[in-house]
Amino acid sequence: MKLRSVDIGKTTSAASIVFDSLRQAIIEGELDDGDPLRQDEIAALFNTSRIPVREALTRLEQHGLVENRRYRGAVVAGISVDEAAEIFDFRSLLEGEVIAASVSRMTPASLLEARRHFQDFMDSDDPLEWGELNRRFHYALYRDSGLTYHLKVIDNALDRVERYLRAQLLMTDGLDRANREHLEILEACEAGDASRAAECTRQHIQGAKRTLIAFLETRANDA
Amino acid sequence: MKLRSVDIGKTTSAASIVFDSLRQAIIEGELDDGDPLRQDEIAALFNTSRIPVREALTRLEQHGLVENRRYRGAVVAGISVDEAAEIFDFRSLLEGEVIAASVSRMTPASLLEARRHFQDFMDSDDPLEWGELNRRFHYALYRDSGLTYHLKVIDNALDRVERYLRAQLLMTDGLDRANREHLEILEACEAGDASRAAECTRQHIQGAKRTLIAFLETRANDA
DNA sequence: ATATTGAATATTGGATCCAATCTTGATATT
DNA sequence: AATATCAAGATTGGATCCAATATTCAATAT
Repeated sequence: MKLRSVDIGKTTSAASIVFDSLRQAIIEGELDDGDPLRQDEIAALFNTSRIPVREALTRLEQHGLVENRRYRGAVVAGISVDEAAEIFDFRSLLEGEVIAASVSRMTPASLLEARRHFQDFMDSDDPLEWGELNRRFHYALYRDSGLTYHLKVIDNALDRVERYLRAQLLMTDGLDRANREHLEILEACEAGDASRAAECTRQHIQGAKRTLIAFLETRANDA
Repeated sequence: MKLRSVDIGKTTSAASIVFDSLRQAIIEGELDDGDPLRQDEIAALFNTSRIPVREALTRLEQHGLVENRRYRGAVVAGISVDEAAEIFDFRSLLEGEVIAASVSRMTPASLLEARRHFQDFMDSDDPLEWGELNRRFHYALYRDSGLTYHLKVIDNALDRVERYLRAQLLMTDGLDRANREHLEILEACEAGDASRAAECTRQHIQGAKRTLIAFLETRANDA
């Protein structure tokens, strides 16, 4: 298992820090599908006992990032082609709705911030940053909707597929297309066109879905 | 705190049993908003230590049913009018989509089961049963969609508002309207009309939303 | 050689204990 | 009387220890 050790401070619970670190490691692909997550090993890395580690693992299980089998330990949860496809449809539906609700209330500050994140995403050449920069871009466009519950659920869904999204961006044309589509979405928002913003967002996600499915299927055939 | 004690078997983890019991108690309204959930007290009720209780509480927090404040204990999570309204919009969107996807694949067995649950819901006069019977009815109509991720998210959203749904059903006309609308949805599915089923489902949820908001607002004014 | 048994080891789930923090209530101060 | 202070009790977060279960691997039987 590859995982950096982290010192635990006192302002946050140890369980939360272990949770955040493991979540990031899984999302960034540092840990692969099926990798076992031994409580002892993780506890040693964080200089804690297994108790907070177990809490982190149950939280990760609820997020769908970890599978916990009684007396047999936890492993990093993979994803089937069907699940991945479903989650992209799910995101497409929700994110379309959220951005449509957002546009009419969108502040200049949010638009400016979105444009900044759009640039950052274009400028970055570190695949590990892409996920976070992508989130920030979309979140800047979503948050004025005020739909906090929707946003939390979308965030969870993203966690579940982010590893695979990165693989997809690394494929031919992946990055270029993402940038083009981000710009389209941004311009629709700047123009105050809610239904176009929603449609572009849905297309953006559906396009990613198609690429990802192709990727997962070739990977499955290789194995 | 009102809560029956339960014997913990060996086939499931104690944490899961505590989780299920607390979830049900909260959903059924046996525990009210803001009620403190003391680890010792709960552990004693289930004849366990606080360890599995804590795991149950963290899981419940992720479900939005409990609020956990560091060193200050857990309380049953309430819900604001805004949150409730948002969750009904959320459900309306998702459940409309799911039932539309379901109709074309719906088996006679599922339709029969739905009709049975429809009857059970009509026949029942125990408010505590309504939530479960309502779920079964809708679930029978949703499951042939095969959209397991959507269904899990919908279930979570229902958990968050079920307490308030019951209050809403108890209001004037609440039950009658639910029964009428259930029948409409069922007939649309039997007729194989996906878009009508979706539209009826959305209206069903939006209607409940309006009633619930009225209820929550009068309650807020009373306090 | 292959399959089967069972002891040794590894690993998790839970109980008990300790430390850190919060809450309460009595006392002191203005 | 109202507010501030601080000690005692209550409660949680985490560490250590024990019990229950799973896995591994050598010895045995077919």
